[in-house]
Amino acid sequence: MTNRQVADLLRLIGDMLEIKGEVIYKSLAYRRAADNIEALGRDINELWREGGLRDIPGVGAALENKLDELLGTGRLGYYDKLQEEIPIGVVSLLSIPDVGPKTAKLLWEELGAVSVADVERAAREGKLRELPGLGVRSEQRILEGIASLYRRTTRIPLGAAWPVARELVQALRSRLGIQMVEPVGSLRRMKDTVGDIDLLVAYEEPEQATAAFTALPQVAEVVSHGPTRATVILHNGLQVDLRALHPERYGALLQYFTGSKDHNVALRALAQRKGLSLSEYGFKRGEEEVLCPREEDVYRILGLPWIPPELREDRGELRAAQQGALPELLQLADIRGDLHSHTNWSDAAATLLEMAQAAQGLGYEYLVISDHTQGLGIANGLDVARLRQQRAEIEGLNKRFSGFRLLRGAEVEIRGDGTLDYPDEVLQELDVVIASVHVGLRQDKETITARVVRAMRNPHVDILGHPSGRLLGYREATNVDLDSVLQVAAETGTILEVNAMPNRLDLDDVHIRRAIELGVALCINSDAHSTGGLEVMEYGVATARRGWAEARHIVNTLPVEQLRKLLTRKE
DNA sequence: GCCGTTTTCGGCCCGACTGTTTTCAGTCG
Repeated sequence: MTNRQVADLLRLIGDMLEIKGEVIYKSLAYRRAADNIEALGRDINELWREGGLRDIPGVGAALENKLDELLGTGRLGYYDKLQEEIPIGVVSLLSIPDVGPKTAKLLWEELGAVSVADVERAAREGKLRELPGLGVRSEQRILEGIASLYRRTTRIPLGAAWPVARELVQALRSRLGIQMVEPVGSLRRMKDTVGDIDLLVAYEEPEQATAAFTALPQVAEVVSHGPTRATVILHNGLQVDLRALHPERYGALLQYFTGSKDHNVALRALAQRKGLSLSEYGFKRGEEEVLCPREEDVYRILGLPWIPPELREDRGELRAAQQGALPELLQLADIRGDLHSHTNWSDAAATLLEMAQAAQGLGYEYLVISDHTQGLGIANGLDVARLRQQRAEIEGLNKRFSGFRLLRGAEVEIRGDGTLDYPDEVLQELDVVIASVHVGLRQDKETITARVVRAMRNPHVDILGHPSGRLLGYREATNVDLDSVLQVAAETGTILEVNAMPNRLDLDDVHIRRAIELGVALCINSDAHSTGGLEVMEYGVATARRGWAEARHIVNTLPVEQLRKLLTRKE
């Protein structure tokens, strides 16, 4: 079993115990252990063989025994017994926003609901409003929650799909001994969510490529399998389509399957004006075929420079390409530091030193430590006394580094009324102040916009964190009026964050582009809650590229001294 | 269920918000 699978099972048990009504700390203990196992950075099986399970924080005698059984036999009697008490379907009800353990139990015991569909049916029949503690509004809210749930299950976050695709690409490259294997479709365009995974292979014998694909160990089920294409379902439930063609047509096929559909339509129209027709097999001029082994060939024949996949949304990229005005897109290597990270001083796993070392390992010149503030009690937010203790430790660490420094920051709560969670004189002590909304997410548009704007007008606030508050596939953005926020950002010089966490990617591509138009400065941050969490930066960079961002638009491409200078400009 | 220079038992997860409440329960971060 992988660390992830073990962690998922422990979380599932945590959920079951909560529904059962066990003391909450038991569930929390399971979840804490799950988090630590996932953040382990090494194979739990190896640790188990070494007898080191107890070294994992949050694993005591009881969990050690259970993990021992689980890793040794692949089964867990305790879990099997729990399943007899709490059907797994009841746990699935927790995926509905606003349905927690109590409501899930109620729905199960009173209505026999063991699936989201059961709940939906009962809600439509008006049965939920009759249950104790629920009313018409709860019934309505649960229905809306289910609707948003259905919207989500159809798409996969980029951050979940990309590692899977990368693994498949590498497996195929090594099995076939070739390089020309690539993810295509919305995945290659780095859209924030993708519908499925599409792969492309150029191979002399396409049928051998599809055969190698369907034989991969990740494949659970072969849905269809022909000489040039195959569709499979992986063990993790994702669907993957593969197309294979002879290398002489690879460029045309790559271009075609990367899309977007709208981009391709525009491209074909351009081809027609030049007396050509363009398809997935290449160009035709009358009966004469023009093959495109490389993707650049497709664009070159149309008189265009190659257009990066992230721009291919028919949002003006063809015109820009014709005018020689394509942006020189930001690259991951341009990023010199990360302006948003958490440590075990608040709700994260790693120490200051571990985070600093991980950041240095990524080649960064600086890392901002921005733990939560006191108002976010659940995250163990820092009060002023602890903030100052942390400051002392950071200053001590900085004496040991060369060519790298930790900057002192905080992710400060924007309270319900737009005031901040630290007084100004404390904010003033910090190198970087990120202001974020975590509570009161349902405020109406006027209230929440005024609240955020008030925070941005504080001269000590450098960055507005995850501006829309969306959680991909789970929670819509808040009602905040992003247009107004962007205007105020331009006016006040507040930097807007592109939060790179795969379930956030917030700002999104569209608002990034708008921000750039308005002259709003941006930064891209991992919001890391573990050392490994720093590595999500690539998704933020990809999202910024989709928003036409160049390095000059992103403040954390600056060397540290220029950055520090920039950060004082509001004060 | 974990953990311990305050404790081997008793803390640990607090506060805002919402809806259903007329004093509170459930959810969320």
